[in-house]
Amino acid sequence: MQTEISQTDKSRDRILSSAALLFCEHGYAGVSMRKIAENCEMKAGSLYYHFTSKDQILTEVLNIGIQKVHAAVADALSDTPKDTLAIDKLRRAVSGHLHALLENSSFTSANVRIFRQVPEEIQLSNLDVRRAYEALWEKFLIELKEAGHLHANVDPRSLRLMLIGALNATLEWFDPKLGEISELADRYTNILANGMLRERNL
Amino acid sequence: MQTEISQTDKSRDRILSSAALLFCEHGYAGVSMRKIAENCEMKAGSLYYHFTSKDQILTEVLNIGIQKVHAAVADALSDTPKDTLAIDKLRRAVSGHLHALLENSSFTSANVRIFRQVPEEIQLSNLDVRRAYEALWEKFLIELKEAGHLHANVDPRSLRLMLIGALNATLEWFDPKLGEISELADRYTNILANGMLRERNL
DNA sequence: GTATCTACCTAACGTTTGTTAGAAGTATTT
DNA sequence: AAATACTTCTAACAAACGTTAGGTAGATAC
Repeated sequence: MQTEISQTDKSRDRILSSAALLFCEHGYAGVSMRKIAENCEMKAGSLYYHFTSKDQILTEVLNIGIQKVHAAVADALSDTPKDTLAIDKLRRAVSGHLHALLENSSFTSANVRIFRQVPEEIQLSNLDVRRAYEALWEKFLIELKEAGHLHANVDPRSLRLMLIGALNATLEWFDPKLGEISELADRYTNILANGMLRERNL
Repeated sequence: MQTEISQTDKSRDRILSSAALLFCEHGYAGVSMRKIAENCEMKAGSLYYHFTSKDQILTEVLNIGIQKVHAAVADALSDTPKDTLAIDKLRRAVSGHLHALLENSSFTSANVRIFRQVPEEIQLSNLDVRRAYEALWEKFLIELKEAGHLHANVDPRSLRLMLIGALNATLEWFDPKLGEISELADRYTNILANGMLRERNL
């Protein structure tokens, strides 16, 4: 059993977590190396023992953010019985994404908040993991489509953009004191699956 | 007829527009007074003839952002015939919001992008206009509900948050070169109204 | 017990930051 | 033509920025 975690690794993690939280709250340019250091009870210069630059911290935060939500959704979709209802598969995926976004760590929320305002070269370095995550959803939605579960005029790509966008936007207002994530996931799944209007207009 | 626009007003507008665009692209802290000035072919010091501080520019940008989208949606909803279908009213509101967000000016998109990462006191100064805009949607959705157009288990507040969130999130990926805003509005309206799944699960 | 390695600190560097005071140029008014 | 307002400029300020070099304390190795 190898549960030993070196001091270096602990410090690295602490720095990345602090950076993620602060980036999420104040934006990339709004957070200084000194503030990140202060948040882990260090001095600014010490950060450079673990990272070569602020940009490197940013890059790692962004990548971890997508990896976490990817893993959460992949897990949620992997162990579903063959005969699971389409809406229940959807609920699992939605729930996985929302938990990764709104719970525990700030990596995913930092990514959602700051990705578009970060230097373009750094956006590019995050593209691979992003595309992999998008592909996961795309595959799921295309399977639904081919199994005949989607409306004919709904195209998977547009749906995916709308769906993930709607989920990510919860970050702007969700407050754990005012409701459970699982209830939120249920409400979203319900509207996404059945729509809001009683009459159908197709 | 009073179409005279003073030099001061022209400069003020130019500064605010530049600031909105830059804030949207790089975040609040990522934009310096010198960059704003450069964008309107001025020097940084000159900005202080029109504004007392960077915070004041920010505050005005945020307020204008909400006011523009509010006006767009209010307009879209105001001149609808009495017998308009629920889905068509929805389409008008959605279309109004998306046009204000994705077209022409950057005020609304700047607000969506940076609101949560600006100092709390400035968020507070934007609360009144935000609440007014939220109330506009809330009123619209409650009317739909009371007229029996919404599913029984859909509550207007949650729906409003999801709906506006989904619309705002288009900002992260929409590209006018790859599609019209009106088509986007149609697709979103369709899914929001009818849902994505063919079978109903209520 | 000396030497090496690890993880952090101190102190400084050049640059950029928001902001200000006062000069300078341009319109407008008298 | 002189005087008054209006708008922008220049030049500087103290503070904060990312980053670097070199030092220090404690653990580990020989």
